[in-house]
Amino acid sequence: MTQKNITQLLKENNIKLTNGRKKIMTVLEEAKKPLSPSEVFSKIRLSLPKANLTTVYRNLELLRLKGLVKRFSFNKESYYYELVPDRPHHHHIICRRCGKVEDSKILAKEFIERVVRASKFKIEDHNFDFFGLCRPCQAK
Amino acid sequence: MTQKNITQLLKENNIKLTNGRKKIMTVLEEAKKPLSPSEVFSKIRLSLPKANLTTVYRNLELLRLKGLVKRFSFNKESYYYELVPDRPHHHHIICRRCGKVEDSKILAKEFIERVVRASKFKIEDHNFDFFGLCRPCQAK
DNA sequence: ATGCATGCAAATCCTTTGCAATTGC
DNA sequence: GCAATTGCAAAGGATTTGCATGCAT
Repeated sequence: MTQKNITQLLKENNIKLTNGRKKIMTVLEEAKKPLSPSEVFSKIRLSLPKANLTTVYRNLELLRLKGLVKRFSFNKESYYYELVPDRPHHHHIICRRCGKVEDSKILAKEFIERVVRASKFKIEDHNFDFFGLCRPCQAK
Repeated sequence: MTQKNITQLLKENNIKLTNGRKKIMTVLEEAKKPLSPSEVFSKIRLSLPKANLTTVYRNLELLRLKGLVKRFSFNKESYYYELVPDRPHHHHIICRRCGKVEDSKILAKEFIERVVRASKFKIEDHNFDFFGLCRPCQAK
């Protein structure tokens, strides 16, 4: 996604354009994996030395409510946020040792349909997380 | 599970028998759904007025390391703990409004196998969570 | 110009830690 | 009796809130 697209995306969603917000979007877009608020903060700081962690928290939640990012809860140390646009639905595989995240695009259509049919709940969303060891950590 | 079984389970795992521990196991067994440390604490307090939250935290982690309970991370407000013995593998459906948890025993064997085959990770575990609205909350 | 966004400090919430007192085996 | 467990208070870490200042439109 280009800078222009990010700007446009924010405008379309009636989000006032600030440097911080554009930078948060850029950082999430470049990461291509879910980031915690403090990870976003660290990355932003590199080019925006006066960036503020509180603002990052506030904007990640704003973007989430606007539907531009999705929030995950792999552990309770932190939430993790991932950009929605341009990213087809996928699942995460998390290394239990180093925290690295891999995407899996494999579809669970049939499984999900069975769960939806069998439940009294009106199911709206799901998170499928896999945990294990990434290649480098297998070797250690 | 009976009290006798709980006692035996703790003994088998070389866990020293204390009132608090037996009570935690009983509470988890009766809940039949994942509970947060503070939920466990509240329930224990009813019959053990001098129960202590720190002890609950410590014992839930102990029981987890011994494999008697499993820990989930639905949100980052808290971890949630569920008794393992007598409970076949299942997934959770969580009401996004009231937090109620339903179990789904539907198997995702084929889906999981495909993910495992396609990933470079050595996958050891997974959490599949579904989110939506339970019947009562659909009506509200 | 006006209201929304930000930065900073303080407050809050959950969880962990240190240590002395207590308890199970 | 001795080591493990507990309770309490304090520390820690992530997140939120209040409020004055700054900025986008």
